[in-house]
Amino acid sequence: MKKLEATFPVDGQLLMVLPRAAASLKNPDLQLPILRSDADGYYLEVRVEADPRETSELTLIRRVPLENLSAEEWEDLKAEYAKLDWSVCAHKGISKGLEKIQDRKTQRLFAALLTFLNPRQVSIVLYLYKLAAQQGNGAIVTFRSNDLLEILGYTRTKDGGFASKLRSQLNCDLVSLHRTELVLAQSFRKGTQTMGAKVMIKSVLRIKDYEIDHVPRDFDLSKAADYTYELADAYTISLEFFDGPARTGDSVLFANTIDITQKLGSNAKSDYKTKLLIYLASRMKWDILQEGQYVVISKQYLFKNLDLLGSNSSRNNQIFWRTVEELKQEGYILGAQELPGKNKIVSVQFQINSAKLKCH
DNA sequence: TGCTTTGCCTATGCATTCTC
DNA sequence: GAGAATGCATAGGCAAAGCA
Repeated sequence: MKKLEATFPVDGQLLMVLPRAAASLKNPDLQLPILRSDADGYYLEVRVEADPRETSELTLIRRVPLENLSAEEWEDLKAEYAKLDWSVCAHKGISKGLEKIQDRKTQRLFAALLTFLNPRQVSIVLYLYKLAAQQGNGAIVTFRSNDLLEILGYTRTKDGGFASKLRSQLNCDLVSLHRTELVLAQSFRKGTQTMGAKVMIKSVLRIKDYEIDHVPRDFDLSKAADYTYELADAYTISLEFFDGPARTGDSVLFANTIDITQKLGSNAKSDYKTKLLIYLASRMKWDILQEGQYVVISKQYLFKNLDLLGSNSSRNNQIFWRTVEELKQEGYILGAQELPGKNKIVSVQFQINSAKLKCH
């Protein structure tokens, strides 16, 4: 008998697209970022190509609309873009690849697009869904910045605040989640059911309002994200993927005990635990659970979606099983084992603990 | 003999502290 | 607040060692 835990719902459609939307530069399905102009304006975008052998590997574009750009600025941006060597970004790191760009706004713009929905941002999104359930205002969520930084496990400075770098990072994350649009180029299918409209353009969240404590400061959200180290003290956002008033129940329930603390001294992209948790939740929406608790995923797709794309397969395996163990420790999965398949294609069968992770 | 694992080593990318 | 310096955990390439 499984005991019921307190849970909160995360939108099912969002979870279905999340691993795809988060594809990194190393992901073989990711095309190089391009600058594109059309009748509606200018965009910086990357395209993630579908993998025809697996329905969950859908086509998707993530893009940042470039607002209020003069023709001259557009030309400057194109010139900066031409100087970029993407292989440096892929092999030596994004910050290394972008260090030649002088303009901070351009640098942050490219970095935001390339690191979009990294595990830290995903953790923030999960936390906001948890708050949405607590606050009961539908998709609208209000929170204080310092509370969020605390929940993320960062240490406070002597005066009780947080370092400017961290504050800046949080504002950049929030603005990135706000202005990066996801374009689903086609409807996607779950079983025989067609999900979503023909073309859907949505951000993960939209910032509706923000507050500055005490002294009225001149705070500009975009300027802060593009140039400075500022962060507003409180935000009101709306979750754009939200199982609306009709409550169709298209969601996955996550345990309230979810841990989103960031590991000290480690970097966000090596947070495999969050990546695996989200990928499992995503595949629970795409596939039908066998016997109500098993999900079977080929190792190839697991490794791709965990960004385990290094050339040392033994090392990749090591990291993968270590991560499985972490999720087991936290109780999201009860077990996992390899299943040999046809033509050397190995799959892993996960036994999901429905007390902590459950399709609704 | 060919594949996998392990050790060594360097680089990356964060958080934190320090300085202005 | 801004930015440089520092420290830490980890990734990941390379090659030797282990294994069937």
